[in-house]
Amino acid sequence: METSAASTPASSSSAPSPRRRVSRAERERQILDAAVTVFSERGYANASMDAVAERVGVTKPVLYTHFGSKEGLLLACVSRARTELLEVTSEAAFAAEGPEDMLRRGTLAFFRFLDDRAPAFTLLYSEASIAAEAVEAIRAQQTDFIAGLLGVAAPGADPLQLQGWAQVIVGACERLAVWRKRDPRVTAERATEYLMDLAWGGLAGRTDRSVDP
Amino acid sequence: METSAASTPASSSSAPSPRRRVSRAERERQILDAAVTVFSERGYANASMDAVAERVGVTKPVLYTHFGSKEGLLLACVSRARTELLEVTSEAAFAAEGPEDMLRRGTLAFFRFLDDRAPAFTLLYSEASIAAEAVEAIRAQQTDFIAGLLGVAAPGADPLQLQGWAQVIVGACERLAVWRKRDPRVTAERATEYLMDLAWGGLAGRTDRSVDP
DNA sequence: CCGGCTAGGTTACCCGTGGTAAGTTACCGG
DNA sequence: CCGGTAACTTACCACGGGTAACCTAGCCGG
Repeated sequence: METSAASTPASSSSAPSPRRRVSRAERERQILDAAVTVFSERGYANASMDAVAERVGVTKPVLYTHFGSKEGLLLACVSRARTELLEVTSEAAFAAEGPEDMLRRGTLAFFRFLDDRAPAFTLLYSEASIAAEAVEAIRAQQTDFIAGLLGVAAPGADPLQLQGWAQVIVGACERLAVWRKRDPRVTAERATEYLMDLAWGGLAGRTDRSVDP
Repeated sequence: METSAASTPASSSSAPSPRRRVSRAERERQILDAAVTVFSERGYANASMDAVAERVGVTKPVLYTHFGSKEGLLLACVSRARTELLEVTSEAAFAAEGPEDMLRRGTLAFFRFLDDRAPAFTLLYSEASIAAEAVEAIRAQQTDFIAGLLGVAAPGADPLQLQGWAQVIVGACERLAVWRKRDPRVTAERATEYLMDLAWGGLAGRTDRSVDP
């Protein structure tokens, strides 16, 4: 185990990496990658800063000069994921034709993004805790974005109502995403359809009217 | 309520509570109450076992004889909330007439339950982390319950689809609940309506068709 | 080529907090 | 009144987050 840290800190050479120095930006990227992996594997609470440092191939104080604290490091991981998420979903939504297509494409892009970034996803939705506020900020970002789109599609609606609908969509997607991890039968496409069934079509037409009094 | 110790460990007398002994069941209840309060106030990670013990009016090892570990104590808190949640929501749903009423009543009961139990709620949805699995079990419980109801209302549907719809509803409710805490304008009734708008009625009829190509 | 300056890095340490072993005492049954 | 036991306390350990003090690779002017 632990043969080589991160990707390959000591590289392939026999020399045990005689203390190479690296630029600040590059080191930060390395640390973030290592942190996402370690935190998602062992869980934030059970992951030690030493473990992250070892994976990068440096010692603990280096992490602190870059990110200040363990929590700070977690927050930086979340922050990076956040930026990427908005990029992916907004790009998908703006390529759509009309509200229904927009909802479908955006949702599908969301599920596919989480497929690509499985470790970061685990970190976000299973081990948030301390970063609760930062994760909440991601949801707020997505909610505002969706509420804005809904506002264009339904100009007459009350702003609060638009926000409420956006909350429903964000919450539903988050839950569907977690569910997918437990049941491989649920593809990104299928999850998207389940969301569309309710959010777009509604249950009203899908229930057996004979049960309804 | 507040029988005695909880908020007043040293009681009222000048004597600093000369080591009173209490039955096992009673002590466990006291500890759970204190834990929910302390964990939700300071956050699980920042709350010390000593703080919980002090609030109860005992010393740390007592907590360990009852719950084994800090995580065990958190899990016990979650477990208690879980039982109560199913009681409340199933009671509401079974009092309903037809699917739509059932969805509405169940949802409303959920939001009102969280109003009653604000600290436990904070604990569940903002500071879970370690208890992620236990919180996930609550969601599974509610999802299964809702999928069962949907199965009765829509007998023709695919079981996986029913589960998917239930995930959408659970996720939407959870998110609406968190949102409500930040915006007092969103009453339990209003949040319920926003869910019904999408989950029952669907967006299809609510968008401006002129935007749709 | 060399001396020195600085940013990147390390060693060695502190202390708060989860967790426990061993001793102490309140209450109950006889 | 007197054991016995379950409830409780004191005193302690160890691990991990966080930091002060020191070190050195590597560039840069002379």
